Amino acid sequence: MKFLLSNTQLFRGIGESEIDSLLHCLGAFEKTYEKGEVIFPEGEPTQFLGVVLSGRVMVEHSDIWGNRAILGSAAPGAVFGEAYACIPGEPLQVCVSAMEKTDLLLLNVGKVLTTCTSACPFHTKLVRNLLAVCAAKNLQLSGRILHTSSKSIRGRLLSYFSECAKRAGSYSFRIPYNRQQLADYLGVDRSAMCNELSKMQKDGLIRYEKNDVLLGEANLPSELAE
Amino acid sequence: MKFLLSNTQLFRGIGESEIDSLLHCLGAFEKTYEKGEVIFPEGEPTQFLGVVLSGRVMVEHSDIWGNRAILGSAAPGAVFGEAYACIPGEPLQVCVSAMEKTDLLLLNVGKVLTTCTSACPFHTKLVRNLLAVCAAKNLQLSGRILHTSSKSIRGRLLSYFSECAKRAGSYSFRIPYNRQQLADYLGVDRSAMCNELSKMQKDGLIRYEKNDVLLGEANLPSELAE
DNA sequence: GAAAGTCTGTTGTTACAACAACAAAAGGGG
DNA sequence: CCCCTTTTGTTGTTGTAACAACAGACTTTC
Repeated sequence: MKFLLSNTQLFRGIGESEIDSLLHCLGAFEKTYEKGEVIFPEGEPTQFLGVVLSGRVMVEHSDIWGNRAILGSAAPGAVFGEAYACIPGEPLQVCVSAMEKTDLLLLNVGKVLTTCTSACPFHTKLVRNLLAVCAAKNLQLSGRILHTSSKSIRGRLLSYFSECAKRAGSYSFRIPYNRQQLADYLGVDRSAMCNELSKMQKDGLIRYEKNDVLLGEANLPSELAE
Repeated sequence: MKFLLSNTQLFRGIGESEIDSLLHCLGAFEKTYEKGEVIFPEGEPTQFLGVVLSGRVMVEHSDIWGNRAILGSAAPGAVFGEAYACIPGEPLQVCVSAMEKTDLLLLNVGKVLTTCTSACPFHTKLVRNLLAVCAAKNLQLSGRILHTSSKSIRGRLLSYFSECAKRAGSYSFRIPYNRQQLADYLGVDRSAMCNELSKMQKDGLIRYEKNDVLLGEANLPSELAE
C-alpha cells in the first residue's frame, strides 16, 4: 500500500519510509465499503479526506424531488472530500458513496491545518501537495461545468468523450459510469441519451459497446467490432 | 490597501507589517483594468493569481459556436486564477475579464510552490490560506453545478436565489449579473429566463426590480415597492 | 438453472425551453 | 437635450429533450 501511496499526487515527493510517520500524525486508518454504501453522508461535516486504494467512489447530490446530479468520481490513487475536510464544520452539500467494493484510506486533515505544528518535517510537503490536489479538483469541477454547458445532449456527450479521449491518450476509452450515472453526470435524461448515442453511432461519430467507446470517423479500423 | 488585504481570506492571520515582505517575495504588483478588458485569456497558462481590490471580475468560457458559459465572478477581497497558478503550465480553459473598472493585485504564486524555500516565515501560513481559498472555490464551483442541476429555469433561479439569500443573510439581496450574464451562469436562454422571472413575480415567489431581488411570499412587506 | 432484479435500448407523446423578432426602457456620450 | 447603444421585457413559433412505458439483454441469488 505504501508503494501505491507514494505514487499518488497527494504523497508525491514523500519517501515510502516517511509516509509511516505522516500517516500516524494524520490519524490514518483503512476502511472497506461495499457497493452502494455511503461514505460521507450529505448534511454532515467531515474532518476526513479519503484516498481510494481500490474500487471507485462517486460524488453526487440529490434534491428534494429525488433528482440526482453526479459531480464526479474518484479512481484508485485519487482523493475526495478534501475541500470539506479543509473547511472545518462545513456540512457536505453532496453525498459520497462506493460505486463498487472499495478500499479507502481515511486521513484526518483537520489536524494538519488547525494545529500549527510542523513537527513532522513532511507536513509542509503534504500541505503543498494537498493544494495541488485541490487545484486539480477545481479543474475537474470546471470540466464538469463545461461538459454541461452545451444545450444539446449530443454536444454534452461529445464534450465529455473528448476529455475522456484526451485523458486516455487514445480515441478508445472506457467510461466509469453506467447509462443512468452518465446521464446524471451530464444532466440529461437517460432514455433520451441512449437514443442520442444510437444516433451518433448511426452518424458514424462514435462506436460503442457497453462502456467501451471509440471516438472518431466511421472509417477508422473498428477496434470494437466482433 | 494593506488593511484590505489583511482582511482577506488569503492573508488572514498575517500582520499588516508582514504583508510587505510577503508581497515582495511574491513579485506582487497592482494593475487596473477597464470594463470588458481581458485579464487572463483562454488557452494560455498563468503564474499569477489575482486579488480583486475594487471592481469585479468574471470567469467565463466560450465554445466554438460562441455559446458562453459563466463559471463565476469575484468581488473585492476575493481571489481568482489560483487553481491555474498552482498547476504550472496548465493552459486556461476559461477566460477572466473585468465586469467593470477593476483594480487588481497580481501575485506570482508559482514561485511559492516550485521553490521549496521557507525563508519568509509567513510562506507557510500563506500556503495554508491558499489551500483554504482553493477549497472554498471548490464549494463555489459545486454550487454552480447544483444551481444548474434542475431541468427547469424556475428551479435553477430558485436554487441560485436561495444561495444568494443565504449568503446575504436576508431575503433581500442584489445580484452581480445582468440578465444575459445570469442566463449564461445558469445555462439558460435569456428571454426565456426573463419570461420565467415575470411569472415568478406574478406567482408571488419573488419581487424584483433590476438587480435587486426579494425572495419570499407575496404578502411580505414589500421593501421594493414605492 | 430458474427466478428476481437490474440495466439498456427503443418508441411515441408532451411539455418546456430555445430561438427569432420586436418594443420599450435605461444608460452614456457628444 | 438628443441620439445612439445597451439592456430588459414581451410575444409567437419551433425543436428538442423529458417523460412514460415496455421489451430484451444481462446479473445475481438461491
